[in-house]
Amino acid sequence: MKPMTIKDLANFLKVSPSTVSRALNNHPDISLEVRQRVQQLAEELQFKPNSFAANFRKKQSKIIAVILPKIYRSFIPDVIEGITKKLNKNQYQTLILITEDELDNEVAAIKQCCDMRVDGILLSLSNQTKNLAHLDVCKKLGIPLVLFDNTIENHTFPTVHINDAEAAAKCAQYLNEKKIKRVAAVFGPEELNISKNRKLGFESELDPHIQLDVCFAKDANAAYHFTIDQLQNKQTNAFFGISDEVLLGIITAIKENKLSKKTEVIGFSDGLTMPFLHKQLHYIFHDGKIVGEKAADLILSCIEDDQNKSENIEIDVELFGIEV
Amino acid sequence: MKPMTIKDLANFLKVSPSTVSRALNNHPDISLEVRQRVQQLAEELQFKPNSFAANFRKKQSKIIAVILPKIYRSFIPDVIEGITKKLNKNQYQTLILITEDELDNEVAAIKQCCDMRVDGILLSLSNQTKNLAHLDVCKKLGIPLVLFDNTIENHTFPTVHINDAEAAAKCAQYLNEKKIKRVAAVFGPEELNISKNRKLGFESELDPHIQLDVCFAKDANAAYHFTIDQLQNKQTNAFFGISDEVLLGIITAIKENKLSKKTEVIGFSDGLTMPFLHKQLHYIFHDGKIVGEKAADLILSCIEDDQNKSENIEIDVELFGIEV
DNA sequence: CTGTTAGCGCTTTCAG
DNA sequence: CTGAAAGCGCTAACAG
Repeated sequence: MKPMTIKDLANFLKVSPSTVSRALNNHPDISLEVRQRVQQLAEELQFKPNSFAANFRKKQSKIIAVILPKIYRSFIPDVIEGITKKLNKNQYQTLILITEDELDNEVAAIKQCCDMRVDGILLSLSNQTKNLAHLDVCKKLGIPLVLFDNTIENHTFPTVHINDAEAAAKCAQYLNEKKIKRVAAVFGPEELNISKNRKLGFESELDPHIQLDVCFAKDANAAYHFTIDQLQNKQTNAFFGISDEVLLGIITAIKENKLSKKTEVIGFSDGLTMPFLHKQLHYIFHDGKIVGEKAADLILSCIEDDQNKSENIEIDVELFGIEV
Repeated sequence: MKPMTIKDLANFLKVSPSTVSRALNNHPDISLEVRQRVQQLAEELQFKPNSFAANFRKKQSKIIAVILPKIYRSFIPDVIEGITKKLNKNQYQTLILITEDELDNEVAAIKQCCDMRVDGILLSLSNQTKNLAHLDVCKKLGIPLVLFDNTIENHTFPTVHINDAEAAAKCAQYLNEKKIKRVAAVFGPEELNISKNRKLGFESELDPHIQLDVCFAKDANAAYHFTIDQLQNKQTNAFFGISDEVLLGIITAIKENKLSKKTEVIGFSDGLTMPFLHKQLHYIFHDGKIVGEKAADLILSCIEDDQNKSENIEIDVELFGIEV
C-alpha cells in the first residue's frame, strides 16, 4: 500500500498541505489547536513524513559521507563511533565508503558522494593518493570536505590528525633517557604514510649513539620473527612498535623469551589489548573517538558557516604507561 | 555557484531535458550521435547529475541502513566491511546507525530510516529488545528488513546469524573428549543474548561428570581475575571463553602462571589476536565478513523480489586450532 | 493564522 | 528518434 502523504492528511483534515507541513514542523504561525489536531492524526495514522522529499526540496541531504581506506581492526571503529555519535546529535546520518587503499576507489567514492549531494565528506586518504586534484569537484559543487587521519598537507581543505612524527619523536625521547644501546623499530608496510611519518620522527629524535635496526612488518607474525631474531642474535633490549598489530608480535616474542623485565617496549596503541597483555608497555594513546569527534565538529562548522575555512587541527597525544 | 542541471545542459545543446536525461542514461531510443554529443558536453562541463533528485523521482534511495548496538572491537568491523563491499557492488550505499544497546535508540533509528525511505534495513538487535513490535512500521511502509547477528526468532523477518548454542555445544563436545575434571566458562555480561545462548548450548552439551564454574565477566580484567582464582584455588584445567575480550583475560592469567601446556582453552574468536597469542587455543571462528555478506545478499534479494520472504540463514561455524 | 502557488531536478508517459 | 508536460512529496514565498 502506497504510503500516505501530506496531501492525504490535508484532505482528511480539510486544511491545506502547507498547514499540515507547518504544523508537523511546529511552525509558530500555526495555532496550537490546529497544530495538535494535525499532529494527533499524524500519530494515529502512523504518518511518516518523507524526509527524503523534504531534504530534496531544502537542497540538503542531511548525510555526511565518511570515506576510509579500510576498517582496520583497531582505531577506525572508534573513529566511526566518534563521528556517528556527534553527527547523530546534530541530525546528520553517516554514510560509510571504503576505498581499500586504492585511488580509483577513492575517486569513485568522491563521485558517488557528489552525485548524491551529501552535505559533507570526511576523507581519510588512501595510501596511493599523492595529490588532491580529484577533490576539486567537491570545491566546485560547494561540498565541504575535511581530511582526517591519513592526510596530506594542503591549503584548501581543513585537516584533523595527530602529529605522527612528533608522537614518534616522543617515543624516541623516552628511549634516549633510558640506558639503551640498541633499539629495534618495527613499522607497518613501507608505503603507508603512518610508517613514513613515524619513522621520520623517530629517527630524527633518537640519540645518534643508540644503534637502530628498522623493520617494515606486514603483520604481527613478521614483527614476531624479526623480534625473535633481534633478541637472540643482536642483544636488542628496546623495541618501538608502530601499531597494536606490530606490538602484538613484539610482545609475544619477548614474553616467550622471558625478557619482559629486561626489555623496553614503546609504541602506538589504542590502549586496550596490548597494555593489558604487557603491563610494562609505554604507548602513545591513539584515540580514534577523539579524531572522529573533531572531524565531525569540523565538518559541521564548515556546513554551518559555509566559509572556506582551512583549519588544521592537530590532536595532542600523550605517552601512557605505568613505570615498573 | 549553483550546480548545473539537466535543463541547463539541454538549453545549451538546444535539445529537450528529456533527451539529455535519456542520453545520460544510455537509453537506446536516443541516436548515437546525440547521445555522444550530450555525454561529451556533460563531461567537459563536469556536469554532475543529481542522483538525489533522480532517486526521489524513482522513489528509491539506493541506501541500505545498518543498525548496530555497538561497533565492537572485533567482529563488527568485519561485518561492516562485508556489507559495504557487497552493497557497493550493487550500487547501494551503506548508512551506519548505532543504538548503544538501547531500545529507545533502536526505535529512533528505525524511525529515521523510515523517514528517509531507505531501501532496506539490516538490523542487529539491541540487547534490551525483547520483541519486534517496533518494526511493524517497516512492514507497513514496505521497507525490507533483515535481522542479523543478534536476532530473535520470528516469522516476519528473515535472519542471518550463527547458531550460538550449537557452536558453544561444539566447544563442550571438544572438552568432553579430553580428560577434564573441572572447567570454568567465562561469558560476557549476563544480559547479552550471546551470553545466554552460548551458555545454554555449552551447559546442555557438557558431560555432567565435568564440574562447571561459570563467570559473567564485564571485561578482560574480570576474566583475568576469575581465571587467576580458578587456577590457584580450584585446580581448574580447562577454560571456555565467549569472546576475544574474555579470552584475553583467561590467556594472560594462564601464561602468567606458566600453565599453558597443562590447560585447555577454547572459545569464540575472530581468529586474529588470540590464536596468535596462544597457539594452543581452540576456537569457533566467528567470521564477521561472512555474516555481513549474507545479510547484504538477503536484503538485496528482498528488495528485488519484494517478496515477503522469511528465510533464516544459519551460518556454519567451524572449530579451529592446532593440536600441540 | 491559513491557503495558494510555484517549484526543487529529474524521469517518464504520451504524443508526434 | 525527440519533445512537451506532468509530477515525485514537500516547503516557502506571497497573499489574504
